[in-house]
Amino acid sequence: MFSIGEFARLGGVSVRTLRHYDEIGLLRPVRVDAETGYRHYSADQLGRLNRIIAMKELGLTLTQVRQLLAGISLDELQGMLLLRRAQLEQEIEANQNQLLGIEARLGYIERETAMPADDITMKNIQAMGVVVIAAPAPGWGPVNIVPVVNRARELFDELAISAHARATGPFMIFYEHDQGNDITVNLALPVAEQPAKLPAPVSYRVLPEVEAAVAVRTGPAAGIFPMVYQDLARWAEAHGYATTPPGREVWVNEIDDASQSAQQVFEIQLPFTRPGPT
Amino acid sequence: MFSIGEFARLGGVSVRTLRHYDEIGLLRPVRVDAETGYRHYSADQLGRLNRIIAMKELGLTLTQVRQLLAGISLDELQGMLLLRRAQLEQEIEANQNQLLGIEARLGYIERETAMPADDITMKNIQAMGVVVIAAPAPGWGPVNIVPVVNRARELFDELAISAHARATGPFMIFYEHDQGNDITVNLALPVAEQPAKLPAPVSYRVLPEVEAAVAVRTGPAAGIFPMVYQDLARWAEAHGYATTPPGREVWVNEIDDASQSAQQVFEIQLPFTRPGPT
DNA sequence: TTGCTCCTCACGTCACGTGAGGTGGC
DNA sequence: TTGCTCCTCACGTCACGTGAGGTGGC
Repeated sequence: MFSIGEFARLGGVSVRTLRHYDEIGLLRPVRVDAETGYRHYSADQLGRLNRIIAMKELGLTLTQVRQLLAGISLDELQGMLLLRRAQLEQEIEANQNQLLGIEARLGYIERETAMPADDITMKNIQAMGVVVIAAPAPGWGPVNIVPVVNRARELFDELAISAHARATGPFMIFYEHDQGNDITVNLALPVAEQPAKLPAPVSYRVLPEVEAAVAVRTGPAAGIFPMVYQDLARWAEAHGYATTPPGREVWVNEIDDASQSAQQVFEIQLPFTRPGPT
Repeated sequence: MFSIGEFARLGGVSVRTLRHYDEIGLLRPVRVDAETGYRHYSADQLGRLNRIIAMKELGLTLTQVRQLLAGISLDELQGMLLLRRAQLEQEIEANQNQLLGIEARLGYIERETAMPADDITMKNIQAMGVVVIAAPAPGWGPVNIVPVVNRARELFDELAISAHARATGPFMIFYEHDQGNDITVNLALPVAEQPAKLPAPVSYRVLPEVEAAVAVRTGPAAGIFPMVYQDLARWAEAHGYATTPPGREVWVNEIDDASQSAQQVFEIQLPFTRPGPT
C-alpha cells in the first residue's frame, strides 16, 4: 500500500493527476480512509497506471483510455487506433503547412525584404451564380483595365440590373484571355438565382468553387495591381501550391466617386490547386 | 459599413469569432450603436481581419497576433517566429512518435499477434546513489538469478544496512557482465546520501540518469523474465531507439514470503539511447 | 512548534461553439 | 404575424496546474 505521494513518484505522474483519475473514475485508489479522505494505492495498481500512461502517449483521450481498459473488442480497438492515426496524419500535415509559412516569413526577414505575405490567407470560395457584363480590354494593368470596368459599371446602372436580380455579394471582376492577346474583362454581380430574363449584353454564369490565396488591399487600383498578384503567387509557391489564374477581384466597398479611390478596398483571390497525392 | 453578419461572411469567420475579437480588443468594430449594441464594421477593417487570420494560420496565439499588429520590431517578430518554429518542430516530432506507436499496435492486430506493448512507457530515470551487494550468478534466467538474489536479501537484513542509510526507494537489481560469461547480480537500495561507513561486501555506487522503456508486470519472476525484455526491446525498436542493456528490475512491493510471489510487482527498465541528429 | 503530506474546493487555461432568453426592423 | 439578424450572459471544452485554506502525524 502506497500513499498518493509515493504512488505518484513510482508512476512518474503528479499527485494532482492521480486525484484527477480518481475523480473521473479512471483509476480509483484501492482504499480511501473514511475519516481523513487519504487515498491508498496498491503496488498492483501501478500496472493499470502504466497502461494509462502508455495509451496517453499515443495521444488517446482519457475517455478512450477508459474504454480501452474496460475491455474492448479487437475490432473496436483497431477502429480507435485507425481513427487516431488519421487524426495524427492530419495534424502532421497541418503543422508542416504552418512550418512552411513560418519559414517563408523568416526568409523574408533574413533577406531583409519587405514581407508581402503578412495578410495573405487561404480560403474556400463557394460556387456562385453571377450576372456578367463582358468587355474587351486592350492590355493588362490598371491603365487598360480601369476605364473598361468603369464603362461596364455605368452600363450595369443604366440597365437597372439590380432590379432584375437580388445581389448576394459585392461586385467583382474576373478575366479571361484566350489564345492570342485578347483580354476579356468580366464585371460580375453574385445573385441568388438565375434571373428570368436579362437584357443584352448581360448574361448569367456560374463560377466554380475554388480554393484561393486571398489578400485584402486598400487604395487606388494603380497602387495595388499587379503587385498583389506577385505576392499571392509567391505565397502559393512557398506553400507548394500551383496557381491557376485568372484571379478574381472583389470590390468590398462601394465608393461614391473616383476622388475617394484611396479608400477603395479590394479582395484579390488567386485560385490554386494542391499537389496530387501522387 | 457592414453589419457583423455581413462582415463575418466577407471574412470567412463566424459571428461569434468577431464578437470574441471585439471582447479581447483585437478587432473593435468602428461603431457600436449605443442603443441596440449593434456592431458596425468598415470595409477597411477587412484588411486587419485578414492579417489576423493569416497569423492564426501560422499557429500564433491571439495574444501574439495582437502584439504583432500593435507594431513590433523586426527583431521581436523574428524572435516570435523562431519560437513558433521550434514549437512546431517539436510538435511534429512528438506526433511522428505517436504515429510510430500507433502503427506498431495496428501491426500487432493485423498479424493477429498478442499485443506486448500495451503497458510499455518511456521514462526518464534520475541518477541515484545506491548501496549495493554484488554476487556472481552461474547464468541467466530466473533459475540462476533468483537464489542469488534471495541470498543477497538475507545478507542485507543480517548486516542491518537499513540502519546505516535512509532508503529513498524500493530494492532493485541490475546486472553486469564483463567479457567472458561472468554475470554479476547487483542488489541495490537507493539512498539519500553516501553512508559514512558500510560493512563489507556492501558498497556505495551512483547509477547514472537514463532514459528507459518501462513495463510493470505482476507475478512470479519465472512468469515474467525474460519475456518482458523481449517486449521492451521490440517497443524500443518500433520507436527507433537503440537499447543499452543491462536493464534494471525494481521490486515495487515487499512481499512476506515466497508463497505470495504471484503478487510480486516488478518494474522493469530497459535503458535506450535516441538516434543522434546526424 | 515547525515541516511535510494529505485533503477539498474552485478558478484558470485557449478560442471560441452552443444554447438560453430577449429585442428590433422588414 | 412570421423570419431573420442582432444582442448579452454563461456554460462547456481537455487534462490537469495552481493557489487558498485547513488538517493530522512526526
